[in-house]
Amino acid sequence: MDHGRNRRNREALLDAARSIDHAFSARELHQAAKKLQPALGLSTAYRALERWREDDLIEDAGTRDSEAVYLMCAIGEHHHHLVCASCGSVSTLDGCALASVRKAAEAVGFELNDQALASLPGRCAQCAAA
Amino acid sequence: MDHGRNRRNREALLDAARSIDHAFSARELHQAAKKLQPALGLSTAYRALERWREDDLIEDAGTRDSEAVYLMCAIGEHHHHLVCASCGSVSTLDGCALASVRKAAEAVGFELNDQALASLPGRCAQCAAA
DNA sequence: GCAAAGACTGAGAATGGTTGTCAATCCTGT
DNA sequence: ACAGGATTGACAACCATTCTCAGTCTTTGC
Repeated sequence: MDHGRNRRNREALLDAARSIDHAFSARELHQAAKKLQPALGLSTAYRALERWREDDLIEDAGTRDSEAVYLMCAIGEHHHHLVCASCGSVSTLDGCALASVRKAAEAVGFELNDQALASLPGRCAQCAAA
Repeated sequence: MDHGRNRRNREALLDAARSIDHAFSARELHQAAKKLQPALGLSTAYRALERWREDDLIEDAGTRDSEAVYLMCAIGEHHHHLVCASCGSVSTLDGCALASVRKAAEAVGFELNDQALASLPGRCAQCAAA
């Protein structure tokens, strides 16, 4: 079984990550998870992100205001996200948008970093207008 | 006219940036330029990068060992680079490899950050083998 | 020429996100 | 209940980058 603080912490972090609908930083995740588990420390949030990254549960979504941001996506198939650098909002692109690039790269023996390119940076319509 | 230390510093930094054939960090640029102008300070290297970035003389090439790296490319036409995360070596892709992505993004009102996507991260053949 | 005004520089301090350390706490198997 | 091991939160340490500032250089007005 798996009771007690550890499990509650892990659940709080997972629930927080899943409930945030935009790209989030370690600090944001920590603050959101703290609402469920007030004693939860920042280190634990960083450690969760580290583990999730190893297990490919989250993807690196670049940086916003000099903070690294991540996003958790439930879709299993290979696809890409458009991440707004201002507000962090996420749009999903169906299918692999980089197939042609990957092909061109392979032609010179270069293997693209899929993890780094899962999220593509830019600016959403709303932030571009403002 | 434009004599004296200022000009010599600027030239040393430009010469250094142009002579480096791979993606370089602020520290690398500083060390290379110091061989031409030993008194040159690290702050000045950072300031040069800042100005070059504003003037689009360099492009952001991601990070390597938790240092931001840049590359200076003389080609005027729009194109992309493949940057090895291990050794920093650069391969050039002719033409715009992201046209289809840009189109898909525009369909949802999202404008891609061209500057950030000018360099695509990955691993070169040599480093992948090692 | 010369001096004052202003821009630039180098050294070092400050910043801040991230990582490391460590004693205390928790969980599991016995 | 207890021992061994893993996890945790608080805090220190790290380090790339930015900020600050007094000293220096460059230019401009005369």
